[in-house]
Amino acid sequence: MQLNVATDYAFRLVLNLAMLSEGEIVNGHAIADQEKIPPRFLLKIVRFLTKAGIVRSYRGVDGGYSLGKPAVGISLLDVINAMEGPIAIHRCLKDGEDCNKTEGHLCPVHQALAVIQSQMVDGLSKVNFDRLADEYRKRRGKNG
Amino acid sequence: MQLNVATDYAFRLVLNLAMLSEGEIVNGHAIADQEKIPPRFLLKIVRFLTKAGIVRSYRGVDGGYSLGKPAVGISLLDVINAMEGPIAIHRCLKDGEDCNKTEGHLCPVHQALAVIQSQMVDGLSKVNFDRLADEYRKRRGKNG
DNA sequence: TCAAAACCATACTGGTATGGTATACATTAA
DNA sequence: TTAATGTATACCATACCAGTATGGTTTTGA
Repeated sequence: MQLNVATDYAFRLVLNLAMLSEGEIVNGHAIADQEKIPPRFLLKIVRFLTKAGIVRSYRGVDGGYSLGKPAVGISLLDVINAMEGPIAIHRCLKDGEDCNKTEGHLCPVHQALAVIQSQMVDGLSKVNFDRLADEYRKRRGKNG
Repeated sequence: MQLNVATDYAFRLVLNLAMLSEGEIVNGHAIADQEKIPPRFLLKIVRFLTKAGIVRSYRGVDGGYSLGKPAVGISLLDVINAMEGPIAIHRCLKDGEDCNKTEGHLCPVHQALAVIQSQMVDGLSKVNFDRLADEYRKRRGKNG
């Protein structure tokens, strides 16, 4: 019942890119350094994000990464989906999988969980990285 | 980001007990049979529940299990807590653990996740097994 | 008193996911 | 054409999960 470490790294990575000014590019090594992500592991993580269109990569000398679309269009849910696939707090709530309890659709526990899950998904989809970057800037301005 | 199979078994087990009439006791083998839980595994699961006071056990011949307290006082959250410990959708949200991101309390991602987690916990704590048993009875009456 | 029916406690096990590394390759700027 | 980057695939050690095994203890009742 916990998000992966890789997903947390991905959050940091996307937040880092969301703090850049328009057109700016940062290379993987620099991000790994700043965000304390194992450099080789970062390469693996970023591939999920590029595949999902969240991050854009630039190869070659002076290559690196930037966001693949405006930060306001990237939510916590998007990053989780890219890293771990669709959220399912319970096996029975996975797409296309039948409830393992024989009574299937009658099971009240799984229906209650479905409601709670959809609330969570809704909450996650409403937090975007433009807002997060904004908050981060404000806090750093005050405290650090 | 998913509840354990054992936790799901626990849900079924508690729901099963919640359907019993006052004072009734069922033995583990019968529950395992009805709920399709591997019998040996059930013994392991039920220990977490008895330790938490959710289930009461009776040893010896004609022993078995019943709820340890009224079904209305047992929530989905209680069962999850008993089986998996406190919910933490993220490592940084565990009790007593510092945020792994150096900026610690400044991290806006983790603060956003904290809000979402507390909403989920709240939702889970509001679903009790008296209500679930009730819904189950109604549905079975209609359909099965 | 003792056997059988039940639960209790600990340890073990095979499989799979997680977190991370290694190797070889492709692309690009200078 | 070389060095700095990202790409792709495969690999590995460890931990966790789901389940099993073994050897108890408690209780009833013949």
